[in-house]
Amino acid sequence: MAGTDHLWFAPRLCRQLLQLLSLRMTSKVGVDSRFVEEASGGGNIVLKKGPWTKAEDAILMDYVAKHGEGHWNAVYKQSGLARSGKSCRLRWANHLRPDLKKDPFTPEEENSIIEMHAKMGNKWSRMAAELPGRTDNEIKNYWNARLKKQRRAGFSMYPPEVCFPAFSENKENKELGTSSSTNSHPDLLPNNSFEIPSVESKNFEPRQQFYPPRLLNIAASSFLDIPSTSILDQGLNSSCNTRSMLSAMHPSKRVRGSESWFSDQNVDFSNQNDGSLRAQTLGCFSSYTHNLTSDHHPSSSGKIPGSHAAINGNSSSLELKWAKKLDLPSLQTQIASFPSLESFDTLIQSPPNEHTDSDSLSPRNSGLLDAIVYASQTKASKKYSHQETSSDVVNHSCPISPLGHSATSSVFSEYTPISGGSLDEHQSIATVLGGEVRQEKGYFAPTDRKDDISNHHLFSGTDWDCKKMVNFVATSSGCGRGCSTCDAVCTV
DNA sequence: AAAGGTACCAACCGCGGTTCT
DNA sequence: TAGAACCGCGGTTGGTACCTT
Repeated sequence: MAGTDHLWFAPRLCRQLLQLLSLRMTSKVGVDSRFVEEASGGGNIVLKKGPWTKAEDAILMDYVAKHGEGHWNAVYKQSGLARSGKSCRLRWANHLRPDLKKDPFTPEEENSIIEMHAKMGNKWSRMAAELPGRTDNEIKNYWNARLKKQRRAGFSMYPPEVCFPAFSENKENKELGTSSSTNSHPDLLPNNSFEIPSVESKNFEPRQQFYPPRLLNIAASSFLDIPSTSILDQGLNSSCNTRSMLSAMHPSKRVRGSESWFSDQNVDFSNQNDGSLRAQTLGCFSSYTHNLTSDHHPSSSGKIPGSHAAINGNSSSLELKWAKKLDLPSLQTQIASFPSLESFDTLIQSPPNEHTDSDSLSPRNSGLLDAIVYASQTKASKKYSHQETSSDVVNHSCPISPLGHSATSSVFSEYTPISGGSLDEHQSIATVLGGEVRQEKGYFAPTDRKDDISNHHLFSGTDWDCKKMVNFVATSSGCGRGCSTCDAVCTV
């Protein structure tokens, strides 16, 4: 350190230098907003804000070398560096720390971030702890950039390897009567994944927009023991919300404010104070809702205290609280609308629905559903009429997959319980809709979204199996070749 | 070539938790 | 025990470089 020791003799010199700099800057721009006065002890200290100079960096580095990290508020006193302690800490942590990696994220790191985000949410510091040499700010910026990109493209934030296994797992779990929380991806859910108590609803709100069921699988299993003040209240409870559901169902229209899709359709649910009925009407986890309302439902016994706020016919819980930040492309909106945690709770924890009356709640038996579907089709076709004809519609993504969304399949594949609906249910829906089942893009990225809908036929930018699969519906007809990633079967 | 848009990054701000006095 | 100080975290903003039209 002898080479840098010389810097340490000169706090006064540095102070003078900074004062000079300060004078220069203020003389140029008058009262420089980058300098703030902070009352500290005896007098006011002019603390600089804004970009750091090399000289400041050197001062700070030397300070840390001499005094170690911490005591950031003492930096000014010790070194004369006119920066707040906060600023110093930030600068050190994000830029000056010697162990920082300066190069871009490696693919491994990116994958790691995605998985960790799925697991932790916006816990940047925790992610940073898992990625040596990376800072929380760096990860946060990376994620936000990614989020922005994905949003713009209308894709899910999470790739299939993070998302797809959910259903098969859930199926298996269902059959085994086990909770997926116990066996879903131990690598993603170390420590049984119950170490996410701090996931806050406010943080989850935007995130959930991008959570396909695989994530929900993770999330649900992760959140099972989260107090009701967590995401459950704000986001997941709302997944059956009419607004989100319907914006999902019909991508061309984003519902905002008090604007009601139903009112638009002259369907008035204002007096619908029964959450289950509403869910039924929407074909949204109806059987789950049923289960949830039943006394013997295993998960209604309070494993998730407060997480079933929507159960008791409290329609307010179905309000789309998390839509307030929903500034998504319409295609994303459907990704945003995902099953409630109750649903996942049920999905995960409850044995197959044995209630025969589940059929009565199933989407295909809902008369209103047809109206909704019709409206959805109408609206969707309006939007896409310039892009493709209805006969041209191809189910281009895995219908069971959360990532293959259609106005209807996003409801019936993503929201239909595996236990209750499964493939039969899908097939029925597909039948009901004839050839009008539209698949929206999920995570898969067309090479260029500006291209027309023909891009729907191929997923590019990924190497996932589904990209090669053109015609998929949840039916056993066709060639029967199955997607190796999901349960979809080729119909060609 | 210029203007507008976008992506990326650095830094700041507000808040909450912890520690100190 | 209460208030102050400190520290860390997450969200947001602003600046700059690059890209597109």
